[in-house]
Amino acid sequence: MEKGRGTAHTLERVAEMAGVSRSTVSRALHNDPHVKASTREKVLEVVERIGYAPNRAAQGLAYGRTGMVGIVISVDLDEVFSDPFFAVLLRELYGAARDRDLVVSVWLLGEKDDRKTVNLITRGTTLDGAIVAAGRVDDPVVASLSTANKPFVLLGRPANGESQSFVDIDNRTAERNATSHLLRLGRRRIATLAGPGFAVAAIDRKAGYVDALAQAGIRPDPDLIYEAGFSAADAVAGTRQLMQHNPDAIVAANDVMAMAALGELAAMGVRVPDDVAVVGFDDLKAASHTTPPLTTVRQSIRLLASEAVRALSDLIEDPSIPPQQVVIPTELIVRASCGAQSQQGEI
Amino acid sequence: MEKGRGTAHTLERVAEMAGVSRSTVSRALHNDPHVKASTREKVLEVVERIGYAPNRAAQGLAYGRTGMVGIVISVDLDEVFSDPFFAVLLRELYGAARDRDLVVSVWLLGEKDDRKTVNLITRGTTLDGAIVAAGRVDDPVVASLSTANKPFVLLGRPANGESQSFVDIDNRTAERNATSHLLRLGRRRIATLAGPGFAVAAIDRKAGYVDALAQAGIRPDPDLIYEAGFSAADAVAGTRQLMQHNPDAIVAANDVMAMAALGELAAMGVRVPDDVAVVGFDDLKAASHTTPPLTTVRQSIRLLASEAVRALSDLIEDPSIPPQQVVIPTELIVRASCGAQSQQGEI
DNA sequence: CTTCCTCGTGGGAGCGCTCCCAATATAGCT
DNA sequence: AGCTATATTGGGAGCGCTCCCACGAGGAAG
Repeated sequence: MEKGRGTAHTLERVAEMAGVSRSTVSRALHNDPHVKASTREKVLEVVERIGYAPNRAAQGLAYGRTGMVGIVISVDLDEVFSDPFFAVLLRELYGAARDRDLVVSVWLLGEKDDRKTVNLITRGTTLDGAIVAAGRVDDPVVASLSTANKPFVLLGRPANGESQSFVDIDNRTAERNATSHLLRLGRRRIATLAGPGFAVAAIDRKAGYVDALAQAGIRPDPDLIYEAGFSAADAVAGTRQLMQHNPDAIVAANDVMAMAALGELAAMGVRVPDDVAVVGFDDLKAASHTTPPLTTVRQSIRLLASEAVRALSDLIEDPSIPPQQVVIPTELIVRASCGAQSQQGEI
Repeated sequence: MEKGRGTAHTLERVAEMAGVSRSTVSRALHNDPHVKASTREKVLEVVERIGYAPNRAAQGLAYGRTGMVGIVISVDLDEVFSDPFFAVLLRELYGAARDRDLVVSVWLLGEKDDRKTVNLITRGTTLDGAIVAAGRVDDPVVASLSTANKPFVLLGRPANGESQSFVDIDNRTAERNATSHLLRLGRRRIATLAGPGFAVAAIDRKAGYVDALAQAGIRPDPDLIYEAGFSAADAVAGTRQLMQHNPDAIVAANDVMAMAALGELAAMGVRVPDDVAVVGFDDLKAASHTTPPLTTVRQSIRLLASEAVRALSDLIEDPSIPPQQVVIPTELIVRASCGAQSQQGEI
């Protein structure tokens, strides 16, 4: 096993070429005000000319930071790759991180038994911190992170998260509003495609749905609640089953499911919104192009991402600050699928 | 900016606790045969007990390697997240890397202007090497990697890649076989949904299609060639356009497009395979559940991934070896959509 | 009972960087 | 000019690890 040292430039070499010391080069590169302008220019010129880039490993060793944060996605890969939500999320996280000059790498933990990688993330010195999206309440990565003293921010509140940092959207209120909206439109037998019982987001959304019913004096009917995965296939199966109990509306836990339900209802000859109203959650781009256009809850994934990155970098900056907990409001986007007259809220 | 040093354990601490020297601990951890079995056990016991994990930065500094490889996906994020191919690819790459004890991180370069990240990948000391999937013939990351002296392996042959390492499937032969199969079944007006002209895979597949026609003495008809993106939407538009020229078969550049074509043909009332035969490419899981089941080209993504990882680690091990160039054969999976009687090849 | 090996082990050096303190240069005052 | 305050700069130490050389303890061989 040959040693893998390259022939990259070093600080020392730059210093020599610029006729100054190591320290001065370092200072010049870090915009230290204690460097004379002319010296800084001289140094930067050399750096530019020879294409010097600092050795990350050495920086990390000396400084104790790497400038790199991880985005850890501990969700079944099929789900990650079938729900456009994740694409948007990742894109926004990238953008937000770049705005703060952080380099991000993605760690997909869909597979079981990835202890080594988990260890690297939680204990190693590869990452300064991480933003973690976990699909399950009992995610082992989250457990592992809370014992390691490494800054991290959860996407979505933890099941029992008194003391962890997270950024979440107000799922419960959002789904309550969506359901109330349907009630206000006169729907009474409102069913839900609730998503998996092990996902906090699904649990919260279902709770919001139940809240709204309770507020209207309606007792939730177990026949009108279909709890399974978050996928289109689950939605199709769920729609078939729910339709046996004559609902007049379906509240889906996300847009992927709502769109699948729309498709299945069409195939069954059920008219939307005349026979059954449908509302989704996420306001994916595709939601405005369905037939009929989908009424759904819009969450600002951009805000979610930027808040997560902000919280994480604050935490990295000063690990002693209290856990950051941010809840982002949502907005009900009313389109045709709920049967409301108005079309306001459309882009 | 406070210094971010954690309180993680060090080699020295482990050594002290085990009553041996730093070197011995290091040796024990690296399975150096020069360590007495009893000593090794003692060391490993301590390591296990206190949860010691080596400091990657220090290892990287001292050894010149990080043990971390990157998977760089320089493809439009929408495409990455809409074609299941990438999900399978990523999963297989993860598996193959784990088999070799490499830690992988994913670098999504869908966004423009990510120079800093590119620089980090190509010049920094964060990664020992990278496996790169580039969507375009003229991808800037590929250019940047070839000037940096860092080991990397391309997924898919480069446009002009005499001297770069790559692992590819034999797209041209595969599509030739698929097209020939249709010719053998008596189809004569074979159209193609060719994928984008800037993607090498699409170019090669189209070349294979043309090869087969030429072999049968048929001159390619521009009206029967639709060149656009790789997406379902492109396929729908393409199918509509191609159908105006009365094809009796459609060869799609991937399964996502083939499936979209199937849907659009059904919507148009065109019978498959009676009126128009359809073949895809990739053999996604979904391909066997379409109506009718899709005849398609199966490529072993697993083999692709494991060969890529193997080539990369060989290259990291010894950068002086010649470029690794692997071409993986494919297999035509005959199902109902091509109109062949036989159903062999089915799983 | 020496001498030579082998096995197992210890510790120095150094990877490239950042921090810190000391040293020098420069400027500002009286 | 003489002296202090401030602006710049230099270089040592050390981050945690791997490599390499050297050293002590047993055996085998003479």
